[in-house]
Amino acid sequence: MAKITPRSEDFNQWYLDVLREADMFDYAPVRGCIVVKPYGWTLYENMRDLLDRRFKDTGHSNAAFPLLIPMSFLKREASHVEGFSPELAVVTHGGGEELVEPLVIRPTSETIIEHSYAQWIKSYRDLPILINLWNSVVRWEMRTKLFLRTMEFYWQEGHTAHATHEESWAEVTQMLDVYHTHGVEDCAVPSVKGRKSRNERFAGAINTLSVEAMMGDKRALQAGTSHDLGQNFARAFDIKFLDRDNTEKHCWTTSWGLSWRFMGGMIMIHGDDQGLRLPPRIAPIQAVIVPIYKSDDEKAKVMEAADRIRLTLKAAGIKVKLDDRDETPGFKFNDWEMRGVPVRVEVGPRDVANNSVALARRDIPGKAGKIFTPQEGLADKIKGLFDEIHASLLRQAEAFQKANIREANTWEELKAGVQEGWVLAPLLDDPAVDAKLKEELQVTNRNFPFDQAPASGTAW
RNA sequence: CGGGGAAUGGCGCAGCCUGGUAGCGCGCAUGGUUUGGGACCAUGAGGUCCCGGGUUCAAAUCCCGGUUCCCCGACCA
Repeated sequence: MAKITPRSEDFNQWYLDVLREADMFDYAPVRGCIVVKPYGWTLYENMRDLLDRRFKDTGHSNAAFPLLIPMSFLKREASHVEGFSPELAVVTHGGGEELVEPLVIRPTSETIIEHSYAQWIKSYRDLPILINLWNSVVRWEMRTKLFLRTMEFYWQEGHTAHATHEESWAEVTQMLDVYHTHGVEDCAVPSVKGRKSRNERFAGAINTLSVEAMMGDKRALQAGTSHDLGQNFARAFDIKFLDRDNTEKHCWTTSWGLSWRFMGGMIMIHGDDQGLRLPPRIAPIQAVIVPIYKSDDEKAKVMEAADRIRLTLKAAGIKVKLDDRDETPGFKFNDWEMRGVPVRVEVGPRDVANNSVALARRDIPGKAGKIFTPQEGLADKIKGLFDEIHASLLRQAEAFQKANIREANTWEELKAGVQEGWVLAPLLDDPAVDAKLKEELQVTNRNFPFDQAPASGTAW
């Protein structure tokens, strides 16, 4: 009867099974592209909305830019086009005729948005510009994986322009903090903030920061990147402003992004052998009510109480669902656990008689997670549980991450450590070191954590 | 893009080697009995066997080409 492969047996298969059983997606007829079904999209929307609020809180506004970008735009920034050209989808025909200039489907929007910035910005009074885009982009990936690497993926990309490097750098670090906080407070996902090696920098950036999260198979997942573009794009697109001192200067720009990959990572971090375990603040359904009855008479009474409870919880702002399907309670318990609903509310004849309910926490399996409680004050009780479940998921993820990070000070220690999980090591920021890591150990330098002392020797 | 595996009803699979009426479990529909941890009985519906070509009296099965998925590598958010 097991529909989900145990994580320990085959983590990749487990991930596929969970997404399928939770009814999150469907395959599309085009390679590397997926259909996201309502349960999956609602989860994405919830994560998006919370992140969007954080963008608004830090002064950003949303806007929309074209899907199609003139090929020549990509070419203006040399390393940018070099980095992206292998994965571009190019439109060569339109209206039945070959285009004079091919259009690329955006792999990211730096070029087209900075083209506009050049026209909008004349004076230091026009700065800063703080814009975010929620859209999808296409990158011609050779090897795809559900949500973690799809050819078309949904994400947000922030693009800002500033008068000074101090300001733009402050933006870059601020947005990295936003990603980190979003992970911790909204998604119960801890991550390590740091700087990418020069080898791993975004094409065209002078510096790239990232937050890295550890998934259940101990692999790393980039949970947000923030790029300091310096004046590279400003020069390429001629974004100049007249400063207070009446001299013309190039802007300092930034970009930062987070894709639905993070949703896949969140699933891999929290899920267990029963299926999804969703943090309450992002769960499409936060609480599900399962009615329990035998006779029609019981059913009438139970359903009346269950619906009353549903309305109470809904009025309190809880995303609640009453499962009135004609299935056995046991079936429903397993079904909703598979789909990761944080709290289950059981209402049976005994509860009707006692004005009580039984609550079950998704993060604590079996009877240990059951709580018998009065119907009075239920909404507050459940909201309190949400906070506890969030904290518990975060604690578990933090403990897992901590338990799987080794420290290494020699190549031998590093070599042994990477077999176990992550390794904190004093690496030099040298492309030769990155290459050596890949060739000899088949690992990558995820980032240089901010709280790590810089490497001094040349042992690497 | 290189190497390996796979595609048969909504899901998971058998059948293919050795060509001959397309099967199983779950799910779905209807009726009945059930219901505090994945219920049971009965009846029934549902399939271009991934697509296109070829061989053959006859192709899910053999041959050629293509598409998609999964795994391993190179690349990437």
